[in-house]
Amino acid sequence: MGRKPCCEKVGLRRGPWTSEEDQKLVSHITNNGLSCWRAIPKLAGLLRCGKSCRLRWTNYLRPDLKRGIFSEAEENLILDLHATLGNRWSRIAAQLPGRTDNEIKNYWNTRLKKRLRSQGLDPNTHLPLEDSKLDDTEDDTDDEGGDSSDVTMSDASKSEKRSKKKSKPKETVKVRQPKGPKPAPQLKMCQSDEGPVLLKVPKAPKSPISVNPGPGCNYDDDSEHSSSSTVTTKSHEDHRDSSDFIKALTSVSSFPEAELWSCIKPITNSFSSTALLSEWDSYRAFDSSLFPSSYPQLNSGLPKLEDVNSKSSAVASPVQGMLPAYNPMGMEMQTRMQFSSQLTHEIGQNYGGIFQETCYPQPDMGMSWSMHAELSHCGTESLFATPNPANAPSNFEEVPQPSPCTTSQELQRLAALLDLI
DNA sequence: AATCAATCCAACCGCCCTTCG
DNA sequence: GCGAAGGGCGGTTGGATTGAT
Repeated sequence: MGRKPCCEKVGLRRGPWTSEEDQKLVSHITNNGLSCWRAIPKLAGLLRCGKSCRLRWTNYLRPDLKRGIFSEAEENLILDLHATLGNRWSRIAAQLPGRTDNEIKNYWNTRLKKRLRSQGLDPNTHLPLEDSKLDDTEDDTDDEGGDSSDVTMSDASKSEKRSKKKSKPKETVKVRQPKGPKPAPQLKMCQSDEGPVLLKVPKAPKSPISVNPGPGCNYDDDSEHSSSSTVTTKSHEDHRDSSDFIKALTSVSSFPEAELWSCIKPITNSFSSTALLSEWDSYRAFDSSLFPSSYPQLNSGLPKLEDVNSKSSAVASPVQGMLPAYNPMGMEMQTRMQFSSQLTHEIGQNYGGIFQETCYPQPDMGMSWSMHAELSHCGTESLFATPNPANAPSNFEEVPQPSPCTTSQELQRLAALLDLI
């Protein structure tokens, strides 16, 4: 109310950011860290207001952003959280590592609201819609709450837009199949000789999220998967040791073996070699089935996905209310979590801000899937491009920890706690 | 091929809360 | 205690993209 704008707007750029602007901002923040947002544009040589810089950074340039299509598990988590938290997007986002409140909000408005309506549920209350409302599945009803929304939408363009929509007879409108979000360029911070640079992360051959990899899923009739994992291996009761784990990892990445050793060795020492090898086999089984093109040279020696699935299904989840976790070969769940967490944390810290722990409970898929998906999605080759510990961005200390909430009751409990604070 | 409508999502707006002098 | 500044947050906009006709 009568407050001065956050900055002098005269002469400042607005609208979409250019890649040069992105570079300047990223490079400044990488070198100097986050300080006063108002000062940043000047220091970074940008003709933007501080607020615009902050938004650009938090919603788009931050190295820990996940981007890409929301998984079904994420969708469900958003729905659960929204049921208890309402439109508190930032709180919801806090439970979804790598996602921003803006992203979730957009996703909610464009997809999830409709999904709820199509299920006959009120997006606000998550309760069944009354019959009268049920008939009206049009999007225009998103003014639910009724009369209030128009108060803020005073401008003519909006109502014009709306009347345009309404003027079209319902029957003639063909609903476009929702597609995945626009594949925004995935930018990650890397170090070059000249300093930090923004690199486009190569797209994964296929989004892992479009496939349900959970233990409950059935791959048997899925030719897409079976085609790539036709090679059977004997199981791994054999004489391999943890060095095989390292070799296997090295074989599909540009990660130098020596570097890998120094990074991972301390962790591997704490785990049995059988556990490590099982872990690695399970990665390969899933990854090769989803991204066969990434594994042309590895078709011999891959474990069978069916084997992995059959064994994983027997493992009970350690979290009440969750489905059995994907936990191939019976590695004890806590051990597995500990291993994954340590491994990704270690790599992230030593090798730049690309590899990150995004492991969190996923009711449909078990604990560790998302971490694996992240690995695949970034493209293994790009993960270890700059193995220079000295260049690791300082902000990579913020490795997200597994979220503590999974079930509806837990979510409600969390919401209640948040409200108390 | 051109046009129109639907959809997506980055960016913006403005209010609110917190911090600090 | 007060006011200003900074930052966070939820709601909204509008250009770009996509699909249908």
